[in-house]
Amino acid sequence: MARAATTSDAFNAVAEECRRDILTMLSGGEAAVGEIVEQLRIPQPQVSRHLGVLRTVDLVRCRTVGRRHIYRVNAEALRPVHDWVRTIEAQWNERLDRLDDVLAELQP
Amino acid sequence: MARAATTSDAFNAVAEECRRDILTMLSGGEAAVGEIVEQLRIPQPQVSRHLGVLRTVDLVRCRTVGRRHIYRVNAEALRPVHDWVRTIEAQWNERLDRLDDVLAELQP
DNA sequence: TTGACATATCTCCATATCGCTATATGATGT
DNA sequence: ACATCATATAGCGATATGGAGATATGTCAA
Repeated sequence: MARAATTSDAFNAVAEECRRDILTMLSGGEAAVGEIVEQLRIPQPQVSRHLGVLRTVDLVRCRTVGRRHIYRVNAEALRPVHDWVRTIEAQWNERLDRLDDVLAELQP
Repeated sequence: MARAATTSDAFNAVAEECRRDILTMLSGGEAAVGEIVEQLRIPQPQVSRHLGVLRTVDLVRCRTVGRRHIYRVNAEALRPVHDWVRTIEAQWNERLDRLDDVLAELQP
């Protein structure tokens, strides 16, 4: 087998820098494809495909106005990432705290 | 070009579920390779390779005791992920942040 | 030294990916 | 109907990947 599909979850979708840039931009407010193309200087077909990946994992949603497709972030879909990172950091800090305690006890 | 290397940054390293599982386990305390193999039921060569990737992006560090290699998490290396996610969510709305605060106060 | 244990490395293969370019779909206004 | 604008999709090539298994490196113990 190869690497997991970029569309398999938020972790994989977000591993690509272009897609993070798109999400970062969209987090400031919704935008049409052409605006993303212009601001991020990424060729239009690639923007569309990146948006397709992000749509598949529900990180962005789309609304059509005339011939323009307006995309917006759905940050709820980042929750698994958020939660996992938090779990790791929580455990890690806890161990550091315990280490602090140990060190404190060694200091009379 | 293909996808960015798994070793290029924490985002890519963490995109793989096996590696997240390893980090989650290690966040509970350091462990030798054999313990990871046994607990996660992943063949030893693959654990070693996953650990190699995590080492490359500094998400884990290693200490050798006799013939055992003891790995531990370096959660600092998760900071870019943490910060980026928070940036997105902060812009999205403050609901999650406030929820975090509430949860943090409930967790003494 | 020999043998057992612990971990790392190497090879093979199937596959999904990204960037690129050309083209298809779809909506608008005349 | 037509030309135009806005977005999506298809085909291609190069490449790194993860799983599997065999093997190499390295360490201890008798």
